[in-house]
Amino acid sequence: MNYWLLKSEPDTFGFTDLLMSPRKTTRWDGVRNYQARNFLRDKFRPDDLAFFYHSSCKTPAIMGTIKIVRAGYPDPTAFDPTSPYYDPKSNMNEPRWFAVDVQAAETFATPVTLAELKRHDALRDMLLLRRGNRLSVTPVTVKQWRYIMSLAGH
DNA sequence: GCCAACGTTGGC
DNA sequence: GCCAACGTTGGC
Repeated sequence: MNYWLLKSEPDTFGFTDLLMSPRKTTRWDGVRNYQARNFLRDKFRPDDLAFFYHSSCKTPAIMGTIKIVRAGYPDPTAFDPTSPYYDPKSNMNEPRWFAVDVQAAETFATPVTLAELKRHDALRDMLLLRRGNRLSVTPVTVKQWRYIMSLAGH
């Protein structure tokens, strides 16, 4: 069982959007970074858990948790010429990009802000906090997971 | 295979 | 809006 952190811009697709989706489930697609792709394709498993993080917004924060409900599969948006994520170099036989399906698990009563995360020495090694990190899909250790859950009141 | 130029990310 | 950091592209 693995733990992850997934970034999304709330202006594009926020945690509330996920909560309002059918069965609180959505396809996590449009990832166009090879390192992130490798995680989605090779490491994501059903029942893995992830933090849902709001980036590029007024108060960057972890809003809650989500559950992986479908392991990595070829990202359909890469095959769709009308999609902003279309990639003509990807095809069905040799898919270049991958998606997973996620379902909202828990909504934090109080989001755990980036500023709060930075305050804790126990989290200093988090990939999210590493200087210049831009990866939208990052692994989280079980220790980090439990620590942040306790910050969220658990 | 190097690396400059470019586009993007994302906190502030 | 700024800008540092990063990934990708493409010429050589």
